[in-house]
Amino acid sequence: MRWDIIELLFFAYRDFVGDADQELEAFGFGRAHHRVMHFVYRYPGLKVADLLDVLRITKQSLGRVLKQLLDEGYIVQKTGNNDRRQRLLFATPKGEALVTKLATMQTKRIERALAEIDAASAETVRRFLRAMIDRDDPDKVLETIFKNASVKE
Amino acid sequence: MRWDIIELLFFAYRDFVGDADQELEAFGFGRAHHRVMHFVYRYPGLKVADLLDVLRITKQSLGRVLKQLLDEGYIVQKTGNNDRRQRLLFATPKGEALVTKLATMQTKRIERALAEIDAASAETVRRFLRAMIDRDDPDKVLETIFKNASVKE
DNA sequence: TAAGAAACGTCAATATGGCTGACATAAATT
DNA sequence: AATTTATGTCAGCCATATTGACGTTTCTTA
Repeated sequence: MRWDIIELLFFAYRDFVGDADQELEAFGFGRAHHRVMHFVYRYPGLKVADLLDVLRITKQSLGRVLKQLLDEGYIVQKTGNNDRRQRLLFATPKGEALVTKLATMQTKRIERALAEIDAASAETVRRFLRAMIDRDDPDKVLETIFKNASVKE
Repeated sequence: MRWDIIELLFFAYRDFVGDADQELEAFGFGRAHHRVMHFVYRYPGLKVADLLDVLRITKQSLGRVLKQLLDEGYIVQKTGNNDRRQRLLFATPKGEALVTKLATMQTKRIERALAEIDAASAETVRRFLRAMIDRDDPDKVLETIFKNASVKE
């Protein structure tokens, strides 16, 4: 049993997501809003259906959070060019500011951790994390991540 | 920005905890039950207060979940020897079986991922994950983990 | 062109797992 | 004897998730 890694993952992820919590509270948002904002900012023009695949939640759950972010001007929708049924999602400058603020905190933690291992080891960590992810039935975001990764390697 | 690691952590953790979900459902339990069972099994004689520190939830939230696990015979309480106010927690054979079943699935994923990097790199991953964890104000479980880690290194 | 499927939105009801505040008890400490 | 600590519990609230049903618009297909 890899009790060591099981528990290290638990604590590492707990503190990693904990970084954002305080800041989110100031905006009146929760972790659900963060996840949505993050992927919309990072993958502009994401469809609602893509977001559902990534977050693995139901349309109804996403609906509430997404509506808030739209109403408060963190995200905008644009009708798809090819398919006018689609609502493509984009972060506004306001939304972008929130995402980068949160990512800056998380990046600091990551850089601090990477500083404790040598430069070559950073790629080892990336390879390990990639190998932890299910590759069968990848969503659109994961496809992009795996594609880019193989280019760099 | 370390967008790469931020997202890899998200997906890796999503799939990592996802392993247990199906199995838990068969027992009528959720992730909260898993977390409690895991730490009680791994650190026998854990106090309720220690568990609250580790899980970072309130007494009331823990109470509900713990009561179920006690009622259904997955955990037993024993009065502390030195301090009779304490209720020390222990996993029963039934609880032990559940924890090891779930840990076996997660260990398979971890071993599969570690197989993609060389043996020396496993220690790199462990060092990275440890460095991602807050070290100020560590709880009893984290103290144990960090202490054991420094012995091995 | 008519029928069906797909993408999205929304209503209602429900469950889980968090939270705060208040209060109670037993046991240890001062 | 008074206070503090460890734990339990009641009541109520909130965020985020669920299922099932239904509606609209738009694209695809027979």
